[in-house]
Amino acid sequence: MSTSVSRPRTRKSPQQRSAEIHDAALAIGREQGLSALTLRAVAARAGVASGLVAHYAESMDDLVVRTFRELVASELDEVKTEVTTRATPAARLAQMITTVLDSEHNDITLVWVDAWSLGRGSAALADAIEEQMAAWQSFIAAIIRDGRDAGVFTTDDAQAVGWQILAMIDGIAAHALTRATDAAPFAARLAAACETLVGAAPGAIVEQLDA
Amino acid sequence: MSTSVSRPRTRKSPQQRSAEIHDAALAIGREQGLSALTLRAVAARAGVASGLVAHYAESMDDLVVRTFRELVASELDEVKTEVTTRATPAARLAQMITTVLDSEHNDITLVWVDAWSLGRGSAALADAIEEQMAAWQSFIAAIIRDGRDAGVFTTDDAQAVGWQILAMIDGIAAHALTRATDAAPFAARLAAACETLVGAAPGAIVEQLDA
DNA sequence: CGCTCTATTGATCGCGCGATCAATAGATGA
DNA sequence: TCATCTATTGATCGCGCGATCAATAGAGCG
Repeated sequence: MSTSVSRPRTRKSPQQRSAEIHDAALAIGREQGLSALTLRAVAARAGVASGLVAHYAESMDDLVVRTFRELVASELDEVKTEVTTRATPAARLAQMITTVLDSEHNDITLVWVDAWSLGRGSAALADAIEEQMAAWQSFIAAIIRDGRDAGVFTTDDAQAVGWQILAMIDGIAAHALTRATDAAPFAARLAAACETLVGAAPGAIVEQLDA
Repeated sequence: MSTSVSRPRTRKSPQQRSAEIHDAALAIGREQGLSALTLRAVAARAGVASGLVAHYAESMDDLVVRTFRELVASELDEVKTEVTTRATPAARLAQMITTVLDSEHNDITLVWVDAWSLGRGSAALADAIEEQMAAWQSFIAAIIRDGRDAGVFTTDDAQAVGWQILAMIDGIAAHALTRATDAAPFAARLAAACETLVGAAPGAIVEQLDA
């Protein structure tokens, strides 16, 4: 039979091959969610035999966890970069809201939604989820504390308000993903709700939204 | 070999057997989420051969969708019953918040989270999700319209605010499930945020929380 | 009592999954 | 040029999934 010639082998350094497989996993995770991260799918994406993926990954569970961590942590980094361009705590919250509710963030929301579901079957993934959620929470809480120190926010529980705002953001993002709608129209109302939660003057955050 | 005697057959009316299988699916869905709803798991729970489940269900996809619809719709019914005991729109919103953030609602949140993830691979499930989300949204929006008609709420977009409040609730519930924490402490702040969104006087909803 | 009808069983198929491993090919250095 | 080393392949295993179906057992009727 003339079917399926053997794939020509390309020998690369372990570091480079490992990086390629890593990148393939990132691409699949971002485009199709964590539930699409299978041994064979990653192998196909990297243009490599399935055994090679297994060789470079400790286990698929481990690869999923690493991919989740990297996707989510790098998104938080991007948001931080975006946010620190703004001068005041109110403007930083406004910037965070618009950035995170942008339609380009649907893909990362898909990662989160899959993680919430898969995390119930993987202790390692559950740990990574808690860790990354905590990173987001402390980022938000730090902005709130800045605002309180500057006298523009009055809440006395930045920690709890941070968790609450994060939960609201995640809910809105999950809805936008599920209903295939744009989350941006929710930004103004979310900003108003945040003003209430952090104890800012009405309009303090809303007015910073499109600046 | 003396292993595994054949299961004694119990012959029941198609309606009764169908109901038993249906109930087994509901129980598994509620306890372990939609992702645990497999042909064999439902059969084991119902104490029945796997083939019988396949015989009474059009397909597993269909059984998952039906189970999702029933679990979620009956929860909405319960919440409605609970909420209509309260006289004013503000009290009804407060009641909805406390009911839905109760720790007993973690199981239904698990159903939702699995649905969001699985819905991306099943058009039928995606339809059911949209439909049930819309049912929740119109329930909330109706309360908001009542409040506006009564002159206690001032928002001019009950539809959008309904979606927004629902999204916030779902986010908080998903966080509580994922982080294995109690959602109840979020109730007061969520109520305050809702006052802002619907345009109620400060405290109007918060003060109704534990009444 | 015996016959018919049908609810029920469990073996079976094909598939995709993660994981394993003997065989192999290509780069590298002597 | 040739031997060595190791990165890479793809077949293979065991598992659980949804689905299918011939065989069967039990209830109910004449």
